[in-house]
Amino acid sequence: MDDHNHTSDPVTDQFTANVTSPLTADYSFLEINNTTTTTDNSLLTDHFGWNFDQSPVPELDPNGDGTSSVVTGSVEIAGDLSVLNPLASSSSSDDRPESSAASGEGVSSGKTMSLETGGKIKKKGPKRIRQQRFAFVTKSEIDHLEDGYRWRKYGQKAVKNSPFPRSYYRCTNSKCTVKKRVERSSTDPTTVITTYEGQHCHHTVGFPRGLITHHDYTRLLAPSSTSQQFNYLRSQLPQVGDHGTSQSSQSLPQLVSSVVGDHLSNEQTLTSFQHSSADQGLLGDIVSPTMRN
DNA sequence: CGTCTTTGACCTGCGC
DNA sequence: GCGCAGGTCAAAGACG
Repeated sequence: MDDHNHTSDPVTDQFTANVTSPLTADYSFLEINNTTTTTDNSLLTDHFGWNFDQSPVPELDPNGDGTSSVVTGSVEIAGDLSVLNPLASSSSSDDRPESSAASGEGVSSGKTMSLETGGKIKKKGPKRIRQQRFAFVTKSEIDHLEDGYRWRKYGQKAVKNSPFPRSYYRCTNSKCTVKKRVERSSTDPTTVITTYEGQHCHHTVGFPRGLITHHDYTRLLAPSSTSQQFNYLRSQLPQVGDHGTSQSSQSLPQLVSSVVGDHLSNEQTLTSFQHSSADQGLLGDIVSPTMRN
C-alpha cells in the first residue's frame, strides 16, 4: 500500500491514517445469532484503505441456519510500525487525568472546572489528549454490541452527514476510564462502527449475551461449555495456550480490524493486536499485557 | 432505591 | 473572532 492519507467516510472521519509501511496481522470475528460481529472486507477497505491478503474468508455456520458464523483470515495493515506499540502513546502520565477517583467521572473535555457559570462548576483543564482508540466495523442489527463489560450511556449526538446519531458510553467501573462511541454507518446502515478509547483496568463483569471476548473464548473452550455453537467453535479453534506462537494463528480473540488515527493528534496511530492472557475482555485482547495496570 | 437512558446545555477544537 | 461540529455534563425521568 502506498503512502496516503485516508479519510473515506464523513461518519468515520476519525479513521484517518497516514500510511507508510505495511504489516500483516490476523483478525477473527465471530457472529452469533445476528447479534454480534462479523466484518466485511470491503468495509475495511473502504474505511481504512486496507488490503486483504486473503480474500473473503471462510465462513463457518455451526448451526447450518445462517445465524452464526466465524470469520477469520488476515488483513494487511499499512502503517507506521513505530506507533504500533500502544505503550508509546497511551500510558504516559500526560494522558487525560481521567481517574479522579471519587466520582469516577474524571475531567471532561466538554466541561472544565475553574470558573462557575450557571451553577455548574467549571475548571480549566489541560488540553485534551485522547487515549488510544480502536474501531470495529461490524454488521449488526443492534447498535450497542455486548462485549462483556457494562457501559453507561452518557450522551448522544447527531452526526453531520449521517441520519444516525452517535452514542457515547463509559465503562460503569468507577476506576475504569474506557469509553466507547457507537454509530451506524451512513453509507451502510447495516454496519455499526464501535470505537473504544482507553484501556480497561478490570476484568469483564459477566458473560456476554453476544460478542465473545477472549475471556469467554477461554470459557467456551472449557469442558463445561454446552452450547452447540460453542462446541462447534471449540472444535474449530485452537486450544488456549496454542495461540501465542504462530503469527498466523486464527484464534478468536485475535482481533485486528481496528486502527484509529486520532484526528486531534498530529501523529497517526496504528495498532496491531496480539491476544494475550485470558480474563481480559475485549480490550484485554487488544491491549498488550504491559499496558494494563 | 439503585441503575440506566434521555436530552438540552455547555465546552473545546478547528476552520474560515 | 465567529460559527460549526464533536464531546461531555448533569438533571430529570424511566425502569426493574
